[in-house]
This record gives sequence, structure tokens and C-alpha cells, in this order.
Amino acid sequence: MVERTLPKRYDPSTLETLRYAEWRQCGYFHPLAGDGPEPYTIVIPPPNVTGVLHMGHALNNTIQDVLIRHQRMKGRRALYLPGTDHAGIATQNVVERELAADGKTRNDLGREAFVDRVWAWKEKYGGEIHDQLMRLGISCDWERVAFTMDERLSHAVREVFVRLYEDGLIYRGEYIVNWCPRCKTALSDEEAPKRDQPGKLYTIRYPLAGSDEHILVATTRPETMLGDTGVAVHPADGRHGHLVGQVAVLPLVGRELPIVADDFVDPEFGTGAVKVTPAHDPNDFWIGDRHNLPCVNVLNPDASMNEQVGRFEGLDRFEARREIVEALEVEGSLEKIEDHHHAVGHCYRCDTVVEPYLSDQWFVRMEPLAEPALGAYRAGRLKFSPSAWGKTYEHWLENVRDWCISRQIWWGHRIPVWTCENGHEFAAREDPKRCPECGDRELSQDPDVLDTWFSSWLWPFSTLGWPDQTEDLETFYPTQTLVTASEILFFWVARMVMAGIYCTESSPFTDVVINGTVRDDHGLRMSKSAGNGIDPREMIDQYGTDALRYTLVTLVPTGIDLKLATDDFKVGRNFANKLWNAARFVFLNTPEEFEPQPIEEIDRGSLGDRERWLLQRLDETIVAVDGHLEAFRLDEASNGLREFLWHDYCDWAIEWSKTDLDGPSGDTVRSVLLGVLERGLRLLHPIMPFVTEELWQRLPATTRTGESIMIAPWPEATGWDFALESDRVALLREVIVAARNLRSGYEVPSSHKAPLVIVVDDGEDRVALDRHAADVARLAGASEARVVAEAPSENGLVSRVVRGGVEVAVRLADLIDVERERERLTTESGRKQRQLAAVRSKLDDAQFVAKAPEQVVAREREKAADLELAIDRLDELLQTLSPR
RNA sequence: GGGCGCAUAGCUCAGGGGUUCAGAGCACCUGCCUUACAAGCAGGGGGUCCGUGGUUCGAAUCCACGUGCGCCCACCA
Repeated sequence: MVERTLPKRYDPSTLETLRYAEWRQCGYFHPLAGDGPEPYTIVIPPPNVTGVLHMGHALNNTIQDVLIRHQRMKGRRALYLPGTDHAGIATQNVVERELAADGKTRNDLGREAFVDRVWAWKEKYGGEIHDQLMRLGISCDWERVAFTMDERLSHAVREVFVRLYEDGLIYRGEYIVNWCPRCKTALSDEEAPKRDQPGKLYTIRYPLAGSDEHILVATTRPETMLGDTGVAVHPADGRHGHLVGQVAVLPLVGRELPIVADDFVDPEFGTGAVKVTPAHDPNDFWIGDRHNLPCVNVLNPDASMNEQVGRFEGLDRFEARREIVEALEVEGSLEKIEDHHHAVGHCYRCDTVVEPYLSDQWFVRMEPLAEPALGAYRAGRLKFSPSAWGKTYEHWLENVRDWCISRQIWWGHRIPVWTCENGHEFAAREDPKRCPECGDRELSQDPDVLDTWFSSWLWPFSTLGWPDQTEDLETFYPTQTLVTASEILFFWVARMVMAGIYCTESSPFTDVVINGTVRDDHGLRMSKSAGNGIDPREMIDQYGTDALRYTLVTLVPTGIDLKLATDDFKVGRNFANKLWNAARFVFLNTPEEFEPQPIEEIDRGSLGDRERWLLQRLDETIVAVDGHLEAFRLDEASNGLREFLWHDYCDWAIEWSKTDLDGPSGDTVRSVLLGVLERGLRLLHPIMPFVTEELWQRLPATTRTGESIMIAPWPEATGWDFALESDRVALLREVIVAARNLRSGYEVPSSHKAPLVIVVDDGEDRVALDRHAADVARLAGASEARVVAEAPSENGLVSRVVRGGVEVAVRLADLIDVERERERLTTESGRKQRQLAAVRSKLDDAQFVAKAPEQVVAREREKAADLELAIDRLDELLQTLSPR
């Protein structure tokens, strides 16, 4: 027998971990592949193995878990697939920092030993993020946990690389890439985001060979001038046209620079002439390419100046910049220095300013892959929520550029390309023993590894066994919903669609839900370095997982950013506690031997208005919450549940029940309260899994089915038709609120139980209200409530008119202040008259009556009638209100 | 330079392809330890829905322009 006497407060601290372990042990997180119910799959956006849980994860994974739990309860085979990403550069950096603490570099260890060391690190710390994710209560299938460097996933990476290679979609070449001099590797364009920052624009005078003339060129990076191999002007530029074909002389170096005409040059910008540095600028690279200008690389991989630059050799790029500017000044070649804001790329892992750098790298040709990815979106096979993100997706794919996939680091998937001694290059799925062309056995593998995202883009299917046609793949792929942050739309989402279609001929998911960025209460992005982050673990410790989840889900709107303060989590905690206490009340009033009737089986005749109203509200809530969850509107779902559980169930249904529980209808009321609570818990379970399970387990066994709420069926609307009763209850509530309002307006002491008079013309309403007279009295703090047809002619009453002209009067006798009452009634009457005037002017407008929908006109007529009634009543009251 | 988005109560935000839409939570004010809950109960104040035009019988809601923010993309040295 489960203990049903609850403590006064909900304490999540120990319950949550125990419950989580139990769920896991029961295998609820682990759906079986093969034949069975319709599957529903979400793959986790794999956090970095180096990661720690932050609010972004908390938000992202909570959303996923709410969707998964909802679908699981709806009977689908819900698979929430967890895992982590090896995060090439980030992880390598962590381990290198560790080495540096011992004064060592990765080269001291050598490649193999270093990679072993990273694996060891991963084994030791890589599971931490999993433990942390479990604290969020997410119902991941931990038996299917994946890691991007797993043998299985690595196999998929190889397969895709080789396919692309064989299809001619992968190529290698010397191009300008984003180079991080600290990580000493190439980066993709996405990994080197540009940031606007202040800088200088230096204008330098380049003399013309054999002439006194010179040409002015401008640059933001003077140190690269040492690598200049030309000067370009626009072909139609009158000022410089005569110079084309001549030769300029590079200051400090003396190299001769041909002056060429190229369309790229913007004659409007700067001096209209551009120094061409093919090895250090992507534009210059292509100008150089078009005009056969040589490339002179002046930088070492660590961005110090190399042997090409004579006396500047060995200087860091920024030192070199200063010294070169100084030298130019001394030489008289520096024309001017201006302030200049420009966009500079930064390494997304270490924030170092990246250098456009000429090097030999591997690329994926993106256009052929982008085409079908675009098609899937345009055909509606891929949807975004909020839908506006689709445009961003489209825009990126339309302007997609080739993807640099090679990284000069050691931690990652090694590029599966080998070269034999005879120079034959080939890609292979399995490590080759000999050259397939000449049989040579001396093979060398490309030293580089692949971009981390080259494995991430396969995630939705590599985790399920692809390229093998596994049962998992057949059952759970394609997945349904992908939930992620907008920051990785290009990095990850778009590429997954491309890879999915390329490898499996199907978009890997149908819905992309974009969640907002979590910011602090000043609107700043939360980050460790800024120190403004709210640690989800702290919030969980303080308020519980359910509180964290509820607050996140409630505050997260449609994917725009959300601002969070620690106090916001109290809201979730309070709600959990409220629910706990509601159940506590119901349990306290459920005798041990009581056997509740399922609500569908209760004899309708025994249901009172208030029970009918509650059941009607339950039905409405079921439909609304389900719809909101299906539409990814978790905030609306959560608000609807709060409204129903707190304000309908607790504030009214429970309060009402206090009049009845010990009376003749007590058992019916009890059964309804239990039945509605049980369904309410189920509805809330996806959002607040723990407290709902705790309470659900304590319900009488006959009220629930199954061993856990998380595998209980999702509630279905019964289809009661209790509109009439609901309407009566609405009036009942209005009457009670009006009475309370009157008392509070007069500051009546709570001890003063003034009698209440309710004046109702309408016979049916009178009968209905009369049935609840005792309730009204109790809830309004009155000694008794009388329902009458005609207003009593007596002094000492204060009144208010609610809808249908129903008057609510409290007998305050000598507490009453006639003048004040007169004033209040006059104001009220005036307000209603103004409203009436507005409504009438609408109704008098022939255009309105003719063109507005009938329903709207009818509603206005009702409104007018109701206002007239109220005004009449108010005027009557004013007349009978005699001054003392 | 392009693209996208946002401006509603003191704060955080819902809403809206037209007519009970002027809302919620928090904060605030007043009164309550009413035996489920003070992490609570009851009542209350508070907004020319950014500005200006337009469409319409009717606009916070649709359109245009403007203003102010934010984000993304981009080869202006």
C-alpha cells in the first residue's frame, strides 16, 4: 500500500533520482525495433564530450523530452536517441591544455600517443554530460547512446567520404581558407564567424617603375603587403586606365608588381586601386588566378612572418604590422592612416583572429547537395517552426559555398585517402594494403582529419546503423522532429538534410523546431566567460527538475530569445507544490476503503452542475493541450494546464467540494475529483514528469491503469456536452466574485458575515443559483445567501449587477456609506451607458449590420440587451438608495 | 550591402489574417495563518497594443512608410 499521507511540501530532491533510475530499469526509455506501433524518433543534438550542462541544453532537451513523452503516451514507439560529439578541435584543445600544464605539446607525445590520451580523457570525463542530462529527467534510450567516433559511426563517415569522392563531390586543392593560427588548422567559413571591429585603413604609396608617378593602395593588413604580387584597378576606371600594363614597385621589398585590370575592383572604394596578395586574401587569390600572378606566402602556420620577408622574419603578424607601418613611414611610403570598421573572422573555438591563408585542403562541392535539400523544403517535406526560419535555410542553401572539411589536427576521423609511392591517390572504405592501381605496398595516408561536422551531418542515420540496413534504421528512420538552436542551422541542420537525402534519399526529419537562445535578464547571451550564466544544476538542486522544466517550457515562446532570471524558477516550484497540495487535499478526503468510480461510469444524473462544468473543462483542456503539443506550442500547453489545474481545479472545484464531501453527493464529488486529478496529472506529465508520477502512484489503484504514468495512455476527451451547466457555473462564479468584491470594497472585516441577497429575474437561473446558495454564502464569506425574484426594499444593501441583470447585494446595514455607494453606482451606470452607446452606434450603422457576419451582429445585440438590463437595475438601485 | 525578425501593463512575454482581445505570469497595493497549500487565499490598481498614413462597416490585429532595437549572411581592399 502506497503511503497516501503527504507532507505539506513537495520535496523533489531525493524522489527525482530514485524515480529516474526506476523508469530506466523498467525499460520505459527503450523502444524495440521491428514490428510494432508507429515509431516517433528524436535524435539529440549531440553535446560536445567536453561539455557541461548549461541552460541551452536544459531548454533544448526539455523540449525534446516533452515531445517524446507526449508521443509515447499517445502510443507511439518513442525513441529519444542520446549521444555526444567528439568535437574535434574543442576536445583536442582541452587535452592540449592539460599537456601544456606539464610543459608538453602534442608533438612530444606523437600522434598515436596523443590520440590515446584524448580517448583516455574521453573515457574519464566524456560521460559527465550524460549524467547531467539525466538530471533533466529526459527519457533517452541509454541503450542506444552514440558517440561520433564510435566504430559504427566512423564506418558511416568513411562510407560517405568515399561515396562523395567517387561521385566527384570531394576535391582537394590549394585555396585560401580560414586559418586559425592558434589551433593551427583550417576552418570552414561557418567556423570562422565574422565580427565587426574597429581597425585602421592604411594607404600606401607604391612607386611606378621608371617613373616619378606612384599609385596609392589601401589595406587593413599592411603586413601582407610583403606578399603582394600585383596591383589591380577596374578596367573602366579613367583615373588608372593608363597604368594598366605598367609595373609598380613594392616598397620595402622592391618586388615588381604588374598592374592589371580586373572587374572585381570597386573604383568607388578607397583609391580605386587594390594591392593583390594572392596568398593572403580570398579575393586577391582569384584576381591572381585570373592574371597569373604568383602566390607569395609570408606567414608561418602560427601567423609569424616566415623566411620570405627578410628582416621581419619571426615576428608575430601584429608586431610585424607595427614595424612595417613604421618602416613605411620612415621610407615616406605611408600616405595616411584612417579609422576603419571592418568584419574580421574569429575562430569559433578559441576566438583567435583567423588569417585567410593559402593551403592545400579538402573540400565538398556543395551545390549538387544543396539542390535536393532546397527541394525538400520547397515541397513541404521539411518544415520549420517558427516557419520564418525556413527563409534563412533557403537563403543559405541558395548561396552555399564549398565546404572545407580537412583539419590539421589529430583528434577526429582521419581522411581515408592514401597515396602510393607512384603518386596514385585513392580513397578507401577499409584501410588498404596496396595501391589499387599499381599494387604498390608503400602507402601513406593523408595526415589530416575531417571536420567534426562531417560526422555530425550523418547523425540521424549513422546512429541507427547506416550504412547497414539495420532493424533500428528501418524502424526509426527517418526521424520526425529535430529540436535545435538557430546558431547551428547551417553548421548542422542544413547539412544533415543534404547528407540525409544524399545517403538515404530522404530528409532525415520532417519538422525542425528552433528553440530560442537563453539570455540573462539583461538580454545578454549566457556564457561562462561573461559569468552571467544560470547553472541549471543549481536550479535543479534548489527547486527541482520539474520546476526547471516547467519554467523553461512556459517561458519559451515560439523560438525567439528568452530572458531568464533565477527567480523565474520559483514559478515552477510553486506550481509543483500547488499540485502536490491539491492531491494532498484529495487524498486526505479519500478514505482508505473508498473505491472511486471511473468518471465515465458515474451515473450522469448524480453529477451536479459543478462536476459537469469541471468535466467539460477537462475535455477542453485535453483537446487544447494535445493540439498545442502537436503544434510545438509548449508554452501554450503549459499555460492551459496551469489555468485548468490551478485556477479551475484548485480554486473552484476543490473549494466547492468542501461543501459536499461529507454530504450525500460526497462520493460522486470524490470520484470526480480523483478522476480529474488523474487525467490532469497525465496531461502534465510530459512537462513535469516527476511530481506527476509521485502523485499518480499514490492514487487509488482503481483510478489508474498501468505501472507508471509515463506509459499510461494520453487522455482522450470524453465528449461530454455540458455547455448549459458550464454556463450556469460561470454565472455562479460571477456572483461569488461580485459578492467578494463588494465586501472587499467596503473593507468588511472577515468576521462580519453579512448576509447576501441575489436578485434574479430569470426563473431558470434562479433555480440553478438557489441550488448553490450554500456554496455562494461560504465562498463569499456571507452568513447566508438568499436567491429572490424581486429586490427587497430595504436600506443598508450594497449591490452590483453582473450579467443577465443579476443583482448581487450584500447587507452591510450601518457599514454602508450611502454617498459613496451612490457615487459608485453612478460611475458604474455611466460606464455601462457609454458602452451601450458604442454598441448601439454600431447597430445603428446600416453598413455594419449589412456587412458584418451575422454572429457578430447577434453578439452585439446580446451585448446591448445585457447592458440595458444592467443599466435599468443600476438606476433602480440609485433610486431606492435613500440618504440616511 | 543584402536577408530575417522584434516593438502590447513596471518586468518577461502571450494574442491577433477582422468585431467579448486589451491578456497571463512576475512585481505592486489592500485584507486574510479561512485545518490542501503563506511556495498560499481573496480583492485591486496599472497599457492612446512604437509613430504616421492607407484598406475596411470595423485595425492592437492587414498594407505602406518612418523610428528604435536584435539576429543572420556578404569578397569592398
